[in-house]
Amino acid sequence: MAKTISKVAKELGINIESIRFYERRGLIKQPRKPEHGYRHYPEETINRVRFIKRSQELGFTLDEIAHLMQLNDQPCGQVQELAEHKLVAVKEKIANLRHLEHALTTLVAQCHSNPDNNHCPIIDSLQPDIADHS
Amino acid sequence: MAKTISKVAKELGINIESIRFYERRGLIKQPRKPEHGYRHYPEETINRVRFIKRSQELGFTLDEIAHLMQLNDQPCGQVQELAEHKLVAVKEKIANLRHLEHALTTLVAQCHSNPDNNHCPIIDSLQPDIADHS
DNA sequence: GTAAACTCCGTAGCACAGTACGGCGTCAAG
DNA sequence: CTTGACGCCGTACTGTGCTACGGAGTTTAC
Repeated sequence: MAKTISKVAKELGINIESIRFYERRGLIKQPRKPEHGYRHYPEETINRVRFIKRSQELGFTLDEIAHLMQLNDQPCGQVQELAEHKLVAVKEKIANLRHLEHALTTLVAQCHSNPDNNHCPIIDSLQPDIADHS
Repeated sequence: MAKTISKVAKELGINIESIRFYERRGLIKQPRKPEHGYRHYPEETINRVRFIKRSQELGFTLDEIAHLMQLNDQPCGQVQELAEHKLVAVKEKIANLRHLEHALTTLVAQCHSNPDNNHCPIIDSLQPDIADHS
């Protein structure tokens, strides 16, 4: 049942070194191994790595993830706060990107009907005072 | 009119060293200065830094930003293609972030309506074996 | 005209998240 | 029992984006 490090890495589509890195960071515990031998990973640890990877996709840093994992079986408060913080940041990013999307779309349109063939106003389009993001 | 480096840094709320760093990276050109003297920044350069900072907030790397800024001085034909390329990337970024936003919103909502005050559902949600609602 | 503040430059260091290396130990198939 | 793949460990390096340092030179205010 217990897998070697390369099996785990392959299964999760990550690098062997990343797993060792997480061990060093204390994100997963190094599986005990008979004095001089190979690591053998139980499913539990593999799931922990999955948790890490999933959390990273949600924009959490490794420090935050360590924190999250410590909060297991704790009341919601702190976890919720972290998640809400992330949510606000994500919403802001989306809003900003929408503006850029609009600016780029405009730019492309302008390019189509541009009389001045030697200048494209991308910088102007993205100037904070011009691309009014109320 | 032209400001010294610390004036610019203060105005933009960034570190002096960042400005020098952008110069070294070729993102802004170092203003000519009389042989042995101080930099004096015209508004144009300050706007360029603003552009950099804004673009960074939108998730562009400095390399990408350098690329974006190069578009400004190119004939429209080439700009169009590159801008469209960026537009696709931006749309993708937005889509990814929307996905993330949804996931985080769900998590936070679960927390709000959590009857069990001693255990947070966010943690469970991040466990792949439990959250397999794909 | 001198003292304080500011700026110059090159170089070094930091934080994050890995990734690579290399010499040696272990394991499993034939 | 040997051989070759696999795994061990510590350490070093990568890339991105700054940030800090220190010993100069330059400006400015009094």
